[in-house]
This record gives sequence, C-alpha cells and structure tokens, in this order.
Amino acid sequence: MSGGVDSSVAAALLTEQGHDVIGLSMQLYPSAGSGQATDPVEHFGSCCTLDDLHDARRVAAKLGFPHYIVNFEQQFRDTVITNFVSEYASGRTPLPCAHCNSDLKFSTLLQRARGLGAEQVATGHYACVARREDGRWLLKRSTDREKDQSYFLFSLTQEQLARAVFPVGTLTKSHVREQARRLALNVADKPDSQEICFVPDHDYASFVARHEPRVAQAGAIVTEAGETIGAHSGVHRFTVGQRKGLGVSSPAPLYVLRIDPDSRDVTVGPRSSLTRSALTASGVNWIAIDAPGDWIRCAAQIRHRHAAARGRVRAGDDGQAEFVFDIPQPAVTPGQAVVFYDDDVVVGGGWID
RNA sequence: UGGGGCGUGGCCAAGCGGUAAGGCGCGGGACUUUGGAUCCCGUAUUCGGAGGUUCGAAUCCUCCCGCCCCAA
Repeated sequence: MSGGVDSSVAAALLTEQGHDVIGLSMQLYPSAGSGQATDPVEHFGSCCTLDDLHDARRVAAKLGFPHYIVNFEQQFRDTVITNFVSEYASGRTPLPCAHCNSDLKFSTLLQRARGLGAEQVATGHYACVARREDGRWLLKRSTDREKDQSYFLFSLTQEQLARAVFPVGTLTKSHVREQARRLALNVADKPDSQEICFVPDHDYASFVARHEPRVAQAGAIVTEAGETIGAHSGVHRFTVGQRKGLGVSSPAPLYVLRIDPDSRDVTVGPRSSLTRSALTASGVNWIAIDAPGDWIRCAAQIRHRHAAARGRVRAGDDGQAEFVFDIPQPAVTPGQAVVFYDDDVVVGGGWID
C-alpha cells in the first residue's frame, strides 16, 4: 500500500471479496519522520513519504485490517537506487520502476508477506495475471489500455506471477476513483503518481551526482561527423533521444544519438539518425513461452507509453534476445526495457543493450 | 586609413522602403507511475550608435563605433 488510490482500492476490493487482508507499506527512506530534509544525501521523494504511510494506515483502519510498515531502506538502496545511479554512470538510462517491482515488491516484500502468513501479494498495478490451461502463468495488459503497467512488470517469474494479484487491473482509472469515493477513502482524489518517486523536485541529475560524484565530469557534444559543437557537465544528464538541454544551437533540432561513458562524448544528430531497425536485449525473461530458438512474430514496446511495434524476435545465448522491427523505431535506448507482446499477452521482455 | 565583407532577441538567421519569418535555446502548460519524445502557448515596439531623406526605414544617405577577410 503506497498510500495512493490504486493500492488502496485494490486492498478494499479484496476485503469486499472476503479475503483475509494484511496491509503492507514500504518505508524506503531513512527516518521518514524526522522531518530533517537538511541532509543533502537523502531528501524525501514523492512516494511512500510519511504522509503517504499515514494515508495507507488510515485506509487500513477504515477497512478494518492490520497494517504494517516494513523498513526497506537498505534493500531499496541496494537494488533500485544503486542500479539507477550505476546505469546513468554507464551512459545508460535506468528504469527504476521495473527494478522496484521485480527486486523489491515481488521479492523482498513478497517474502516478508509470506512470513506473515500471506499466500499472495496484491498491488495497485494496472495489469492482469491469468493462468493458462497448461498451468503456465501469463502477464497481460490491463483492461484500461491507457493505464497499462505490464511494461514495468515484464521480469516477473512464474513463481512471482503465481503469487501476484492485481485487483484494479480490470478496472479503468475513473472506475477506481469511483470505488474510492464509494468507500469514502480519504485518498480518492490524490493525484496520480508520476516522475521518479525517490527523486525530489524532478532533479534526477543532482541525485545521481550526489550518489556518484564521478559522473559529474565535463565532456564534449559531438556530431556524427566527429565535430565538437559544445560541452556538457556529465553524461548522466543525457539519454538517447533527448532533444532539450543540449545547450547548442543549430538550424534544425538535434537529438542525442549515443553516449560514450568512457570518452564522455555525447553524439548528437538529426531526428532521422535516431531510428534503429533492430535491437538486442539482455536479462530476458520469457513468460508466455520458452525462449524461442527460431524467429517468432510479436510486437515490441521499447518504453513506457510506446505503441508496441511489430517485428520478429528470437532468443540468443545467455538470456539475450534479438528483435527486428518491421518499421524502424526512433530512440532505442540502452537501459530501458523492451517488452514483447502478442496482442495483450506479455511474451517476455529484457533490457535493451 | 589599399581593397572587400559584416553588424537583427542568449545563439543561428530571414527581411533590403510599408510598419521585425523561422530554427536553436529558454519559460509555462498538456500528456505520463522511469528517463526521453510529442503537442500547445509564450519569448526583440525593435534591427551597433547618432543624425538626415520620406506620409512611412531594419531596409536609402552621412558620419561614428565594433568585428572579419585579402593584400602589404
């Protein structure tokens, strides 16, 4: 229970369905109650703040089930934040929400829940879990396609999916809010979360630099032809496909094409240079099928809110996969997830190289 | 002190007598459980300075200031 409307309604629906519910909220920041935001290393983010934990507690009290706050500061730092910082330091663009799901919510949190006697863990994610006749667990897009979050859940294993419940996955967002109002939950009108929950003020670059000062080294902004046309103060400030913030003027818009963490060169060029016809991914998790040795047709979603693009995929060695687009796609970004879909079913997914 | 060119918003830049295009950048908004993209809206009463011609000039004339190139 994050303290938001989705997980609150999820808990309420389960309660109404007669389940024996225990509310769990993760505390992700040190001593969230101290109010001391003066420590430059650990500001509070926008998720799971003290206020949010209180909101979750009030919802649990109203619905009549126990509520526990689990302290995951250490685990959050060791998994999500460490990955977030190291990815940017490597010239890649992290996807913390996906790591939080697989490395925290459906691992450590799931274990903790099991320890409390829970059979399953429910969250407020907009996604669906189904079990096929052959016993295989499937992850599917939510009914409300606009809110679908299956993209962030691609790395859940069969074991994790078997324990996952997404009560709001078949509802629309407006329906969820209606339910919250019907139940008179105090969180009915809390705004949707957005931006990186653990980074204050949308200033992720400063956050990265605080945790890894070495990233803040100047480098050059160069053209595809190798001409230096500007300078920057750290590769962590860039991501492939980025247009704004380059600090250089040109007759036409320029986009980040490549980031070299070693030379610290950020290569820029016209939008037409951004498209790629293929990609490779690592750490691929196959959900609906076993790793396909031969090409199969599906659609690949390469970022949140990207309209999955059709093409073909096949598995490689060591958890890798190769995908070829029917139509080249712009801004294939290392570090982001590529999730393969067969209509609304998640075939599998991995991390873009 | 021979010759030639240029000075328009933070940057690039159109306009060359009729009352300041566009792009970059920047700011704001929309969208969004990552980052980015995308879409809207905004961003020079003023054209290096001072005079003059004209109903009217960034656009014509004069002088001044500042850059750049080629010769020496």
